[in-house]
Amino acid sequence: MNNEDLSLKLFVVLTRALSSIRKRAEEDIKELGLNPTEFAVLEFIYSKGEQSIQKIGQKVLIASSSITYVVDKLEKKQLIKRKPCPTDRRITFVALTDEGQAIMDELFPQHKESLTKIFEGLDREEKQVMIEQLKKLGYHAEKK
Amino acid sequence: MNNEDLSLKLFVVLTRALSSIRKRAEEDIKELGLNPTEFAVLEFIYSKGEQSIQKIGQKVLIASSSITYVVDKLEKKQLIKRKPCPTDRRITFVALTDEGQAIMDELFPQHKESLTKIFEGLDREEKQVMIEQLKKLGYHAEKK
DNA sequence: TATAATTATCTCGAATTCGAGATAAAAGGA
DNA sequence: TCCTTTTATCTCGAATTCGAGATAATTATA
Repeated sequence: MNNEDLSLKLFVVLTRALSSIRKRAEEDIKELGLNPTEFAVLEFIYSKGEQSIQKIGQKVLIASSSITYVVDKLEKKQLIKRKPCPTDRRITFVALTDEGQAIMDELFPQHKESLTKIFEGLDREEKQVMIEQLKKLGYHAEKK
Repeated sequence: MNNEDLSLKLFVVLTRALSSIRKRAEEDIKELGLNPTEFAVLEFIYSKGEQSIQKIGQKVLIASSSITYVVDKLEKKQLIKRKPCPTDRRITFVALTDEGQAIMDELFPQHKESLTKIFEGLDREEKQVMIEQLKKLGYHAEKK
């Protein structure tokens, strides 16, 4: 196979593998009535503490208008609450409620365990190599 | 880093890398007024010849109702045409029009070249190893 | 200080995807 | 053959995401 076809193939395989992995990884999340984006937002706040809406958007890689939507939904579900920033009135922080905290205490370890099972086909070293290569790729694709 | 955190990290890196790669790979496609799904459908027919709507759905990994939508759009753009199957009236084939063929003759080599550039950070062997590992992962995630 | 530029969030409408269910045709079984 | 099941496509409404632009607050500049 020539180099171009190899790259095309890698792209296809990458796309398909991630699609399968996602499907599997999101099962627990869906059961709790959350979608992947909602979970990603909760996960970010869970690990980093309360965050501005803007930082959430950067981390979760969605447009600002979409975060507003997701945060609205999580707020309706009472898993998070908005908190105005006292020093800059443009900024809104988002924090977990007690219920949000409780759900993540339950869900996050499950999520890690699911991923561990999904990736058990690779040993530690293979994972580390793949992480490095993917980082390199991502960086390369990012900077142009 | 323990094994669970390593798996979590691999998942995050995989997600981010593919996101960056996609963004880059889809630039040419967007310029022509196509979205990634539309391109994927065209690419499939381009390489495999006319196909039933059902097979397109399997290949492109979207729900049947979504294919109907995409095929409608491509038909409106006159890039494909529907052709009823003569022997089974439930089935509809989809074929490229002359214009669709012309667009893909232009776009497909560009697409391969873009991907080649994106992946140039890895050498042939690294690509081959990654393909194998991703296949293994995808297969593992798929079968449960 | 007044004005301009930037930043953070939100509103709105459009595009895309899905799932449930409808419809029509084909295949299988009594 | 008649009835049931399966298959292929489509319709419809809901969910999610985006981009453009609005609003309000802050910061930078003349």
